[in-house]
Amino acid sequence: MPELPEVETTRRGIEPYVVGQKIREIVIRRHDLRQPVSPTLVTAEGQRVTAIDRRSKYLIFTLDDASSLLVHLGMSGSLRLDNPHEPFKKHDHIALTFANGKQLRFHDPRRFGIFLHLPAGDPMEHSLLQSLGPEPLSEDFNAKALAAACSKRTSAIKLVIMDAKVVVGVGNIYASEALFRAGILPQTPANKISKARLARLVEVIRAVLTDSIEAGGTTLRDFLHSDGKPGYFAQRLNVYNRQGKPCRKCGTAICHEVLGQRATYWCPKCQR
DNA sequence: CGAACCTCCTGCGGGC
DNA sequence: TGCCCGCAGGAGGTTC
Repeated sequence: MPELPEVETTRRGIEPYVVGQKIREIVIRRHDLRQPVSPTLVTAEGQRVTAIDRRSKYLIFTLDDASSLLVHLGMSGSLRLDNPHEPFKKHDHIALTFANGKQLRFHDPRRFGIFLHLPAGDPMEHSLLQSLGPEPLSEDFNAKALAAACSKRTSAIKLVIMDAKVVVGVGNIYASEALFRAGILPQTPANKISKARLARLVEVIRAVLTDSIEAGGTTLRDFLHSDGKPGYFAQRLNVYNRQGKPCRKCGTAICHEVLGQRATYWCPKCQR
């Protein structure tokens, strides 16, 4: 599932082939994503992409006419550069063909993704973006901010760090991984954790996301590296999906429980 | 306001 | 081997 590192990996992977390119043709094969694909999307034909930015797990393509494309990969989405002559695969829903002959395809089996064309203006004012919390890798996410968010929350710390109003981009995998690195039990009520431990949590959230971005994300097989090497962060996961397996640090069996309707993993010895 | 739960969808793994 | 069932999960929505 694409989390922030996979979205950033995607952004970096497509940027060199897409920025500066004019969109020659847009094909929409399905409109019924999580939100309907913007009917105006086809009017972006002829526009040049001037930038691709990321905010949370959204990708924002800025176009010549100041309109923009807002893309979310949902649970199962991916963006790949293909040869336009390749036949479409099942679940290839949208294709943008560029002047350089590359074709960007939005592929999303579960259709939890989003593909919108926003009119000219600041995309950050769109309702999906305007109430998002700080980026985890920015200065705005810090011990003070996390402590403030936790002080009035009795719910489990894992749910709090997955709350996009507190910090964006920490999905289910990295929430468990960060709490392992911080030595904090996922079930701990947020308001019971000392500021020092929350400061540590901020640092490990940054570290786990950075490490995963450097490893090329957890799920992405990259179009950029022609060797096809997955570059998997999955091999470095300490607890996620490792129920019953020995902790890489102490050997204790990793525990699993559904918390807030999400699979949660931890080491009962390393985390208190 | 927070907290708990629901919903969208398809692929896949487990059970038989 | 094949079929059925239920689960996974981002994030907005609903209800209390």
